[in-house]
Amino acid sequence: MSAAGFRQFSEEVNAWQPSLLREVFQQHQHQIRVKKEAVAVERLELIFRTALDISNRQGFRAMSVRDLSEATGISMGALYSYIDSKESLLDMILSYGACAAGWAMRVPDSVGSARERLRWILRAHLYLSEVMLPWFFFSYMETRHFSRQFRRQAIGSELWTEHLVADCLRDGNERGEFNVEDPELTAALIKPLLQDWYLKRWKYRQRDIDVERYTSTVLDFVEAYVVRGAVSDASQQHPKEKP
Amino acid sequence: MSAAGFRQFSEEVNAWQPSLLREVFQQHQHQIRVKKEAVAVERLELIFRTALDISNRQGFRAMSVRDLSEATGISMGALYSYIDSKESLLDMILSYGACAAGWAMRVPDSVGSARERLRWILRAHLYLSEVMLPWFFFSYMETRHFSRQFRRQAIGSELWTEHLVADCLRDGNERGEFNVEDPELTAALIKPLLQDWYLKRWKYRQRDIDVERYTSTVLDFVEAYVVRGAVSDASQQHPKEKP
DNA sequence: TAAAACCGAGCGAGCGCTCGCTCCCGGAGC
DNA sequence: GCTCCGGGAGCGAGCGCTCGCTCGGTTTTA
Repeated sequence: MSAAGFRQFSEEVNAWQPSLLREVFQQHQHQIRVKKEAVAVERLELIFRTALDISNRQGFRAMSVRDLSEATGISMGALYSYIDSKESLLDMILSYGACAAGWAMRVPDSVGSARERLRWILRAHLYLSEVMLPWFFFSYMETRHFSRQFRRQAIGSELWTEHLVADCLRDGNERGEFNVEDPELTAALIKPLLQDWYLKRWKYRQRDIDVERYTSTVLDFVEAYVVRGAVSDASQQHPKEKP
Repeated sequence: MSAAGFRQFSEEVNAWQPSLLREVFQQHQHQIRVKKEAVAVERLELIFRTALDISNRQGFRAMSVRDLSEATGISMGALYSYIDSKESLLDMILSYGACAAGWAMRVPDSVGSARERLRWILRAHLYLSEVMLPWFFFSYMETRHFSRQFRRQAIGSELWTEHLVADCLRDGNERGEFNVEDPELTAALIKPLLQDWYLKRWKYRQRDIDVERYTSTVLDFVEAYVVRGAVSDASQQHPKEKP
């Protein structure tokens, strides 16, 4: 997955959507009574999209299954042949997003300098959250209501991204590209900058700021701090100071 | 309100708590059937604290009034002589926090340089959110479920803090202390750094990072970006380069 | 024409809220 | 000093309603 321009990124993700849905269908086949994959995949997409839409306005618990039935145009009975409980709907929605995230965030090890890798990670995260905004918002806002196991999972993936960034910062320190006193804490501070993009979307839309503008501002903001006083803060010209 | 040390800040706020509760009681007297102020204030404090605790785990809508009754030890009937509906409880909780915030965030105009004023604002915000963590968390997470009027209010106060910061950045630009290309967008990026402190508290507690450590790291992070390439980036030694 | 998909009235549980009642306490009457 | 009593505070079973979910019957598909 490249992260060059947002348009290209977006198209690549959308091209993968159908196969993601098929994977979710197969993973949860034991709790779906509908047999035909083609029918199920189409309906699941509608159900997930609608459920995310309602949940993000009212909250998942406040969304009644009747609401979902009316909004999708699928009767109560039919709905319950795609899910076997409201909780399993949550489960499916979460694994749908997790599949997508896991697929899109595979960092290519071809990326050279720490600075470039940091850029790659932050850009991929922001672009992905732009494409799958409803899912990211949902996942952030509903985590605290999950059962223990789902909550563990969500916390795990939160920390996983942070470790990715922290490792990158430590690597940059060693190469002399960065000068970060506490990589863990710095990574923890970078995370909310990524998350604000999907949490306060109304604010940025209101100000006509698009994802590429936001991304480049965040990169400037972060880099101003991490390269401050580094051995070499022009790492792009001298990618390796140490062997 | 000074913002020197957290301990002192915390004590000042706590000393004000009782009079804040009395103000809330008087403001909402028409929907509280209990007459005696002393009784009401004591009970309201218990009710608010418990309601915030349950809501922050389950969500306000998912908190049943029976849950609240059991957790406080106040019977259903008695509870409904302190509130006249679940919605009015929300109303009271919100004005309780708004009173406290409005009181604590009055910026003293004695503060000199833009850099010092920026520090004051960020520090006051972080310290206040530390003292009133449950309220800030609640207010952030529940905003989207509010009725139109409450939501407007919440969005307004979100933007108010941002304007405070943006004004400060513009002022710093004029004085040559800062070099910020887009003060509005930068202020928008600073906000989530303040909010992460009360939104992801578990993360920082787990890593033994206290509010003063967090505050100073955020200040470093922000200042590295805003003073980058300023006319005078050592404004503390030379507070005024321009007349 | 059998299988697959769809339908929606109906179930018990739990919701926000009410109301008829009891408990408790301070001061008036003797 | 004791009795009595009015009203503020507290109580919890029960109301009308909506929730998640089911099931027997109907329509569509291949």
